[in-house]
Amino acid sequence: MPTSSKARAKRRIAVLEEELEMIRQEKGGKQRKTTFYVSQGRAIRRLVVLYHSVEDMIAENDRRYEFRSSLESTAEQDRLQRGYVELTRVLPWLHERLGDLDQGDSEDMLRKASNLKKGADAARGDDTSSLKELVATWVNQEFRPSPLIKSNEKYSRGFASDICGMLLCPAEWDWKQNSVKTGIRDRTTEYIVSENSWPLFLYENYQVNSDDLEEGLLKSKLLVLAFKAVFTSPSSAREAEGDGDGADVLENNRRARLRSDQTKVKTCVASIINMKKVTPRAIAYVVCQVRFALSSVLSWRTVDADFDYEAFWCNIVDFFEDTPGPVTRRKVEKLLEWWTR
DNA sequence: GCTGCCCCAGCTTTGAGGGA
DNA sequence: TCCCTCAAAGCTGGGGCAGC
Repeated sequence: MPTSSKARAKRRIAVLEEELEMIRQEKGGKQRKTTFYVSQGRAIRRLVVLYHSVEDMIAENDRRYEFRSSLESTAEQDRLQRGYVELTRVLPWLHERLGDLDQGDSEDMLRKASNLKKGADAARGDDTSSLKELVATWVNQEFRPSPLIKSNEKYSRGFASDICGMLLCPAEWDWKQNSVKTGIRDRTTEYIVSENSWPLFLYENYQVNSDDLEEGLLKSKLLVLAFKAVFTSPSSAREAEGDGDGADVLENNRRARLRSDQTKVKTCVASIINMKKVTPRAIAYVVCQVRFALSSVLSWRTVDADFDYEAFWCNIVDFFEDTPGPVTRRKVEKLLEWWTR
């Protein structure tokens, strides 16, 4: 198919811009076979959306722009739009480049979106892999189960394991009761474990106040350790032992930035993806990763028996972002302060 | 030089689609 | 229904980089 000289020139400029970005990244170091868009994409699953695609968010933003006056939207569409806003915060260059697109650029943009997705999924896979081992270690240290959870396999996890079962059990049920334990394991209709219940591993000290299911929610040591492992480094999680809050989660980032114009310093994920504070979507990402690590499911998937991870991720995001009133809003803000303080 | 960490390349697994 | 092909997704070993 013939292409115009203008289109060819544009593509050439795009390629050169990409190469320039690469050179900026490398800063004279030995060349590494990575692309800018794959690298940028690594932040998407961690900070923006765990399951939806970049194209979905762009399409929702376009829809809102086109039908501004007669717009009605579902909760799903609102969540996508908030995702688009978050995406433009994480990848500030994206919105500008989308605005400059014309007909001839769409193929190029699709190729870039594909690379972003590649990076996004690769980062998710890396985190899944490292948390598989780390979560087993932390559970063994914290609860001393017998036999210990094996760090390199998952068959002994999930509801088959007493300790993983307890952590995965919906907080409103008492895992110690045999009827609950066997009901969940046999998947009887009274004990369906779905995304609509908060599992016990989300709670501070793994204890729940049955009169107030939001007390201590999303404050567990396991979550803080996992958050540190993902966004700073596994060793930072080991050093901190999960005490306190998420404060030092971002300390590495600050240190890295402080010296960014001087000597080269070791950077962490939070620094690489320019993460300045703990966000609801980052917490939701870590919650899903920990839930997956505690389960016996071998490879990443959306649905585990009756539990839908995508819906679970949406529930956590909505818990923070779609608050019904000012009182709930204040509660959520306090929780985020606890993470970021 | 050693260690820790990020992240990529390549291999393996999974699943969809089509033909016999 | 079974088998085959192919693409996508997932997993893992190791390269490269930075700190000590």
